[in-house]
Amino acid sequence: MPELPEVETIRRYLAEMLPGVPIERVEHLDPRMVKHSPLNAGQITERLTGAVFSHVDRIGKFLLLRLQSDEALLLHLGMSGRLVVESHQAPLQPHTHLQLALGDRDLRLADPRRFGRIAWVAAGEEPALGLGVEPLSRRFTATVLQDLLSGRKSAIKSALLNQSLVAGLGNIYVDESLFLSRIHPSRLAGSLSLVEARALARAIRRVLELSLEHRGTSFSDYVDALGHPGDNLQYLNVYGREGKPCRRCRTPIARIVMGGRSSHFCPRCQPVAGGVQTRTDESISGKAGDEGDLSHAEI
DNA sequence: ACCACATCCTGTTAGC
DNA sequence: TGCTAACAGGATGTGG
Repeated sequence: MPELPEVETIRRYLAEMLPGVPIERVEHLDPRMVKHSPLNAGQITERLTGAVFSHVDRIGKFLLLRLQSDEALLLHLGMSGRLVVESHQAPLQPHTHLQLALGDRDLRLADPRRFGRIAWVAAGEEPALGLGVEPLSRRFTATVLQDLLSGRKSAIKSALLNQSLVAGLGNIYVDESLFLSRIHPSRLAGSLSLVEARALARAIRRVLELSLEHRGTSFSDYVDALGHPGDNLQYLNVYGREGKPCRRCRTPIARIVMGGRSSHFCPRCQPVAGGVQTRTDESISGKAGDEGDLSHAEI
């Protein structure tokens, strides 16, 4: 499931190769993927044909493929979306919903679950996505985060998944960030102290930057724009590790379902009541191997 | 304004 | 072994 690091990894590649490249033909554009768009599939096809890419932006988990006409194609990969540049001769993946012919190569979007989205952005306009602060930007500070969370009655887990507060986090990185900052996922969002908000803000940055260094987490579907999986899976501390020993304290990782979404956490490192910290990460004798050291440095 | 829940969708897996 | 049902979740829409 592509979250900020995965989408940014794709963006960086596309930003290198797309500028100046013309779209010769729109081979395929599935109308079912066009959602909340001022233009429909046929109109988008018309506008895209012959257009030339200028640059590529990311907003939260959205990609903006800008055109020299100052228009843009907005893409979201949903859960299972793959956006890949490959040979025009390469066999089409099943569930390919967008195929742009760029000379000898194609830009292709395949998305089995069709949770993704294709939309048009008119010239001079910015898409109204209602997204919150970018967690890797300078604006994302402890006080900003605490302000965003203040007064909120929902669980911190739900609040961090809310894209209108912080843009780009998904289930994996929320769980990882809460683990690193030792905050229980069901804690009331508005109840975080400034100290906790600071730890959380740092954890979010760290988790995202670490994943970015590893070109994203390939848990099920994600591949980068060249079709390669990311390497970050092995560095996850809690997501997908239910029942496995916590890398910090060996307590089995727990999983609970909150609002239909699973939350992975360590019951000992992330106590509900927010217990007093009694040990530091430095005190942990790490040893190499699958169940060895913490994947992240100390908070 | 905020929140909880249903909806979309299909490949994979758990369970009978 | 083979089938069915549950499960996974990002964004959006609805009702409270």
